Amino acid sequence: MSATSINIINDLESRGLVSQMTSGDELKTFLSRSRTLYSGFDPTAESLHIGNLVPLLALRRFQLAGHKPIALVGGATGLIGDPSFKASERQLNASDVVEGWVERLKGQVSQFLEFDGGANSAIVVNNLDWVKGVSVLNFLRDVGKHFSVNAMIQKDSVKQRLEREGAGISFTEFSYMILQSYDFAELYNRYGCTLQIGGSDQWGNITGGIDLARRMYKAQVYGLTIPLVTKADGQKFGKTETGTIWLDAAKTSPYTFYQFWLNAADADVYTYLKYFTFLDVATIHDIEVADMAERGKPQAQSILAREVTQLVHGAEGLAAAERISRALFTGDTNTLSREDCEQLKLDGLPNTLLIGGRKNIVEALVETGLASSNKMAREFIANTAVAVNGACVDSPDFDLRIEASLFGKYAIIKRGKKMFHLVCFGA
RNA sequence: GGAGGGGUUCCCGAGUGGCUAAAGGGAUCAGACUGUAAAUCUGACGCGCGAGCUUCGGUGGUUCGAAUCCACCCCCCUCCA
Repeated sequence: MSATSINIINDLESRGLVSQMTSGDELKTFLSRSRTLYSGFDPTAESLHIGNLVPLLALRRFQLAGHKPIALVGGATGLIGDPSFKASERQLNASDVVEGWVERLKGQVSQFLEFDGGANSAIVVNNLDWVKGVSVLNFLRDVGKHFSVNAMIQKDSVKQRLEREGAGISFTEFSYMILQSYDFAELYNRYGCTLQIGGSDQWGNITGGIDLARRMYKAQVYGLTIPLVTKADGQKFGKTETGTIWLDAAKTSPYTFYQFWLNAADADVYTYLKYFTFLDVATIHDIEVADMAERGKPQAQSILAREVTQLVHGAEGLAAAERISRALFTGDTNTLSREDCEQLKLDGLPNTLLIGGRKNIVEALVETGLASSNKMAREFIANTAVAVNGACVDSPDFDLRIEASLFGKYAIIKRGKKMFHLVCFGA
């Protein structure tokens, strides 16, 4: 094993990325040589979202520091459902659906890691591979025997489910901890994996795995958790009016993704730079100092948006996002060329094909999803919140007309200050 | 299996026969102010242009009238066995 270049723990700590870890100083020493670590991602949807990005990027940080990362996709655990800090029991997903999600997630996690075949080349695994063959009796005898229910019910992660009036937990979800623990022990056995990282809600599951590895293999393994991303105003991170911000470009366009970061609050943006980018801490500090000195608009948001969009959607995705943003927010939409309009569509600006040469604005707002009902559409118009091709719509009787479109084909509807939709007239 | 408690509009949560589309809070959206911020203020927040219509786990009753009463069913929780 080769020595690592930098001390990853110190780096993570300086970024505020360490929530808890087992035997801190010992772990730092342990990591002075190249080690194998893992983090798990359960298939609870067809794509990962930005909340998954922090541990994912942490794996990358470890790899850059010379360690070998394993990204585990939970084909087995995804069938069970992690109860950690969840207020209520979750609906089980169909197994064939989860199977499909596993494949999607494998691809997603891979894009953040290096598979160069070198000593610390990354590995992607699926825990279903070792869980599916285990018989219930063997599992209960060989694994379950190492767990004390008394200890399990002490974990904070399930406490509210056990104590809160009106809540409850099924045996299925209660067993989740054991499955995840078994993963850690198994990865130790297979790959010499000695560290598990995850969000701070995973602490209970991680320590469970550490105990199991010791009992089954007399192994000393470690755990480290990363803070969950929060917003300074206490709201839930990663949601917008349109919903979750996904990593999959088909579910959240690079433009929407870019806009999400651009809209980060001042109170959060420097933290996010540390969490979500690879800019070093000193650079981020300099940005903050410069922003403080300027009275106007800070630079941090646009740097953040550029960095993260580039990371997730690549240079092309970033270019597309910036093109749209520039066109919609800095220029007059009427200055757009025909090619620009076509490009907006290709770049992922939400768009709708309109058959026929005329459409009432209220209907159009509903059909494009800019308003949830006719009633809401009328309200937006009454509040002068709707504009078509830059001109405010002042009546619900207004029609989108092909004669008044851009280049005989396009109309850009704006609702509120930030929502845009491209309408394309078609035959 | 027994006893008890509960399921209300996105969430929490009032509401025990008409004055209830249903208090209050949160979230969300729009407008003003701004930096495509924050804070603040204003408005909206089931559907319908409207008269009005459809909602309070489900079904069926009682009643002039039900989220509220009755019956059965489904689901959740607690305790006992």
